[in-house]
Amino acid sequence: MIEFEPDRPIWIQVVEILRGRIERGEYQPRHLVPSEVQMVQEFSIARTTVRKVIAYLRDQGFVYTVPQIGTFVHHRDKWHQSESRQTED
Amino acid sequence: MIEFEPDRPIWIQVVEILRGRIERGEYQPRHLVPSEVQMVQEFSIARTTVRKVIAYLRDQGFVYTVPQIGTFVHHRDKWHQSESRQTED
DNA sequence: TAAGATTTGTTCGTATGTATA
DNA sequence: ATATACATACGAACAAATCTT
Repeated sequence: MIEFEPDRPIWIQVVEILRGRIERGEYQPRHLVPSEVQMVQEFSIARTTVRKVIAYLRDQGFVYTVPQIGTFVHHRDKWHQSESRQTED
Repeated sequence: MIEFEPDRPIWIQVVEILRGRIERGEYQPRHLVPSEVQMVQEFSIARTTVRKVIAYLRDQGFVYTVPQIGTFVHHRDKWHQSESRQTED
C-alpha cells in the first residue's frame, strides 16, 4: 500500500510515480499503461483523480490516449512537448 | 416504474431490491437472475450502475457470474461469504 | 456451415454533487 | 473563491464467448 505525503496533492505524487516508471522504461513506448480502473485499485484513489493524473501526463507529452482502448506511452522524443494533441502517435 | 429515494444511492436501493427477491426465493438457486440489459430496462438505470449492483451482490456471496452466460443465484450457505473481491468504479 | 442475437467484460468520456482545506 | 478528492451515475464503443436460427 502506497503512503502519500499528507502535505502535497495526491495527484502530483501519482504523476511523479508514473513518470518515473515511464522514464525508467517500466512502461514501454507504444505500450499501454494500466487502465484507469487498475490505477484506482493500485493507488486506492478516485477515478477522477486518476484522470487528472493521466490528463497531466498527456499534456506533458508522456502519453496519448485512444478512447475505448487505453493510454499509451509516447516515444522519448515526444516527452515534455506539451502538445494539446489528444490522439495518435 | 420504480421510484428511488433521492437521498440514497440508486445502486444501494437496487441491491436491496434484488437481495430481497433472492432471500424470498423469487430468484431460485442455480438459476439465472435477469441479464444486465433486462435490469437496465426494468429499473431504468445505466448498465454501469447495474454492474455495480451485481459486483456487490457477488462480493456478498449472493450470486456468481459466468462470463457470456449470466449471473446465477448461490445457495443459501454461500450467502454473506464475501469471497474474492473485485470492486471498481 | 454460416450468420445473427445475446451476454458479460473492458475501456475511456462526461457530468453532477459533496466535502474539505 | 479555488483547488483537491471522493462518490455517484450517465453513456458509447468494442471485444469475446456463447447460444440460436
